[in-house]
Amino acid sequence: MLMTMTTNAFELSDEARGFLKAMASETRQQIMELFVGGIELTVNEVAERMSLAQSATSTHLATLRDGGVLTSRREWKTVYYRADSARISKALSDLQATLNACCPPDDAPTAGCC
Amino acid sequence: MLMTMTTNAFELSDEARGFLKAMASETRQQIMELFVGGIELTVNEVAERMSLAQSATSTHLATLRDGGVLTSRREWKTVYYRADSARISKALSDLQATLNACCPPDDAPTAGCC
DNA sequence: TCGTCATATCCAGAAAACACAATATGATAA
DNA sequence: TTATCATATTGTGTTTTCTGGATATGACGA
Repeated sequence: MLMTMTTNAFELSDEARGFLKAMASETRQQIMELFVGGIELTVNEVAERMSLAQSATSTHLATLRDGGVLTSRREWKTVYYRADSARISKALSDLQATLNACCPPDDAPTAGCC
Repeated sequence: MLMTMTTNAFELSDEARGFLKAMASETRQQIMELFVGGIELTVNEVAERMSLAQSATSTHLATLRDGGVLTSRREWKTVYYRADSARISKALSDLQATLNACCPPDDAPTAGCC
């Protein structure tokens, strides 16, 4: 019987790492605040609301998309970005699972981890 | 009746921001891997295992402590660091709560957020 | 084909993060 | 007081990230 092997050490999933990297920047955190309610925004809309250059905005949005925080949809000339709820949830539960398994809250039972 | 007021916009808690900032660095992610199982480590132990200078290590550990990921205890000359489970949990649930409230998974009901 | 619109990419310069060596701090023992 | 040990801080050079201007791409309309 073959099992998917995880290393014996605490190790973050790629989703979690990508999420952390994407959300590390304060600017990108603020950008995420614009996507409240699952609304869609174009690059130019984000640029305007953030008072950021179009190029910088495009880069940040791409970083957030690469990190699994945003997803995009192209319609004619314009690209609509929105929060990628599913991948966000995945990254967060990965983070929580890893950290809870290896550095459990005082009352939680220590899993057979590591 | 006075209620604790939150801004009407999606906004990360300070705990969540600190956590994200602290965990953004790949080096610091690796450092966290050393604290598996709630063990305590000194600055020099971390420096040696990470092949990092003592000064750099001290700075990283301070960053992690400031971000609420580690906590420290001084005993005589040496400082022992360990994962701060409680604050990690707090940061993660804040993150999850905020993101789930504002960018809920497709099937989840939209909370009266924002 | 040509012009435009929205976005992406390229290219500097500016700002921030990182790492190491050296020095400072703070507590203890001699 | 002086010496020592573990850690913190400072200084400096290096690397990475951020930003805006300019340019490229790609899709449409005239």
